[in-house]
Amino acid sequence: MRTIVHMTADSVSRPSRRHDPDRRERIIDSCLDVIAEHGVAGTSHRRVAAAAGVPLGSMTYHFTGMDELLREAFGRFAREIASTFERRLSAASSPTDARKAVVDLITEDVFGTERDVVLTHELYTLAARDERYRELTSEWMSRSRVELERHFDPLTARMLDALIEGLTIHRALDVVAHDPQVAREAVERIVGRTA
Amino acid sequence: MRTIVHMTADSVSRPSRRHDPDRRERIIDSCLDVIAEHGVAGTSHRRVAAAAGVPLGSMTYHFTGMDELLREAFGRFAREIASTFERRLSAASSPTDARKAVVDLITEDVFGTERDVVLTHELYTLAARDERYRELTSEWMSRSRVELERHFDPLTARMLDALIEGLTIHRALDVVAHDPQVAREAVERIVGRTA
Amino acid sequence: MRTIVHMTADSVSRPSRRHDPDRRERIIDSCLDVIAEHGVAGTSHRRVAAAAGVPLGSMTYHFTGMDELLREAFGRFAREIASTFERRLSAASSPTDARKAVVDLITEDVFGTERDVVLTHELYTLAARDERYRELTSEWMSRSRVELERHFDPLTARMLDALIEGLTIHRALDVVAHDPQVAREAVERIVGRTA
Amino acid sequence: MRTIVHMTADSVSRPSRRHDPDRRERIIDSCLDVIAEHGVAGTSHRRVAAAAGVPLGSMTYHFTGMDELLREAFGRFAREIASTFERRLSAASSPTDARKAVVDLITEDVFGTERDVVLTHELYTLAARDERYRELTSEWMSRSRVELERHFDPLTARMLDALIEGLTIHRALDVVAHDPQVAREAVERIVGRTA
DNA sequence: AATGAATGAGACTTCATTCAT
DNA sequence: AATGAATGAAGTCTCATTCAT
Repeated sequence: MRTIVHMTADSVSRPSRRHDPDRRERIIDSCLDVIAEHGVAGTSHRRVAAAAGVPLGSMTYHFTGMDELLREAFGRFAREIASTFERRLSAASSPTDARKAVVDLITEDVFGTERDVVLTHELYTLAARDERYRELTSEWMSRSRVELERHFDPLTARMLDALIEGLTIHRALDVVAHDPQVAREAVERIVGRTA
Repeated sequence: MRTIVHMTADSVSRPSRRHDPDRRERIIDSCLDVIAEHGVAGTSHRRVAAAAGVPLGSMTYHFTGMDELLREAFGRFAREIASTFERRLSAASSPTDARKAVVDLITEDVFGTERDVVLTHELYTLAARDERYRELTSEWMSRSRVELERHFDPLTARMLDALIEGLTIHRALDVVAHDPQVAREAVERIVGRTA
Repeated sequence: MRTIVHMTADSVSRPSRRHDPDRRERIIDSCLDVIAEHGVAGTSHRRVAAAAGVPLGSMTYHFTGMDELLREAFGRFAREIASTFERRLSAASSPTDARKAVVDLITEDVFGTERDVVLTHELYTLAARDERYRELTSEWMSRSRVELERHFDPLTARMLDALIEGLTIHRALDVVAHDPQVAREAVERIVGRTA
Repeated sequence: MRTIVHMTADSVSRPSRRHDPDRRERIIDSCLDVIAEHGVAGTSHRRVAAAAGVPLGSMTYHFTGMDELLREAFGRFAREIASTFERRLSAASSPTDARKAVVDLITEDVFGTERDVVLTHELYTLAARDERYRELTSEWMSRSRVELERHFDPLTARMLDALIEGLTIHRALDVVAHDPQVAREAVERIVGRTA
């Protein structure tokens, strides 16, 4: 039943995939792609396997079940987003830079792509129901706050963190455009005009 | 949750449902229950039918398909939550009352129950991907802002709205407890100490 | 994908099976056939569906799961065998007839066919592990004893019942032939030569 | 049940199994455990490997396939039970002792444990369908009879053997308790009151 | 000699939807 | 108007076995 493609003798004549060391990683990446496109609700072993180019049986060989796969995928996602956040903020070297970085995060790249928006909400939805996913969101938020605290006092950091969350979500879930001026002014008020 | 309608004596024994005008409404309510418990991913005609106590065939009779049902259910949900929000804010008669109302919304009852948290995120997730659901969230946010603008200027209203969103989400998705003092102080800063 | 066999206009042109009232019964019968051929271990929805000529989805529509199907199938089997037993014994009108009937049961038709031997052991195996199946075997044994007690005193009835069991099993599970004389003599000794 | 073999100091940390001469035996033992718990139907290479604490690949290395493993396992089981039988009977030194031994076998320890009951029926079920397993049961029965013939004439031995079989099975598969008096009286009648 | 990785087949089950009544 | 029966598609998962190392 296996399709053998005949080519010159010792070339890659079989589509066999024996020994494929990064397969597990590839599946996780593909899983995020599938979630972004079809939602957790529409994510199935079949679809992920097809996206990753691996046989269906590979899914449950590498992962206990759908749940383990989802958790690993969202774990990776959360860590990646948090890293972007850190990168952006750690580049700031003055209080003024830091403020600007926060505004930019809100108006530009917290959610670099629509993909990130979608994945974030998928994760939040899981976290709202399941404590195990809440560990991921919790750690993510914690990393954001730590980074903010390098530039602001803890109380202010918390407020900024919430503000970033609220403004980006509203930007994403509203059908009307949002004025970047709102973000700038809000940060000013939270941080204090002269801080 | 299952309501048995008792009728004239000799019909009691049959669970027949001739003339059941609220059936459609009951299905929608049950649909929200099912979503809250199993997520959109786990919501099926079968489960909703069972929860509503109606035959499976009733589902596709009253609704074109799953999607119509979901949209009606989330429409109802969004309107209900927005009404709670309005009720809480419209009770405020002074600027001081209004601030306090905002703080209370954050620390107490924006998400009265875990059910509301879950349903909200389920809706956000759909909205992040699908414009039709974005109409629901957009209208919801619009109503919130209109209400806030009865007490605050438009710019401040927008900021407060985002702040409410961000703080409630972080409260819900964090594993550590959140200090209500953060909300109070943040509102102070956004609104201005003497406003 | 549905194969449409074109015939004269209004004849049975579709292999459709809408409205098939005895389907459930047919599945149960086919299930016993499959068990007889492949064992409980080799009995799957697929195989039973194929044997009954119904689509796979029909299996879990008519039965909660494999277990319900197995239990119904073995229930029917046990009742049928018990009826054969009763028929044979109730035909006896004298003590001598009754003895002969018991001997005949052992040497001829307790297990009319190899199919019955196989099915009996499959059932015993389930019963040995699962109380729910033990209810079936228990009732079966009870019916046998009741019938024997129409001809013999209760103690003797019990002994004969066990004797029938032991001799038929050994006949079935031995590779050498069994002499009918053993059964005759054993019944004599249990019942008493002159009873 | 999992035996960890500790070796020289620096190998303790690795669960490696270089030179593990009893592995094959251990697998067979574990196989019986798995059958007792999950039935032949639920016995898989995976489960047996897990129970024996050996890698999955070990299964098909040591055994041609499931069937070879099953046959070896049941062979061992049948021989063990037959040995118990022999031990019990060979201890009898007088006709009276022998009778008592038979009664004891029925009422006490033919099936010392529920495990034995289950395994016996699993084997009988295979034997009913497959001649190769019938060789095992046949030899087992033969050994029993040989042992009985050391105390009783061949015809009586056969009857006793069947009686033991029937009474123990009925005891195991009935939901009501069985009176030991039945066994005693039955043995009396088969052997003869004064023999 | 021994095994971790891999996979295609097939297990059970749930599902949205269709259809005859 | 309403629904019980039915079904093909697809879901997750387990499995025996193969193969490269």
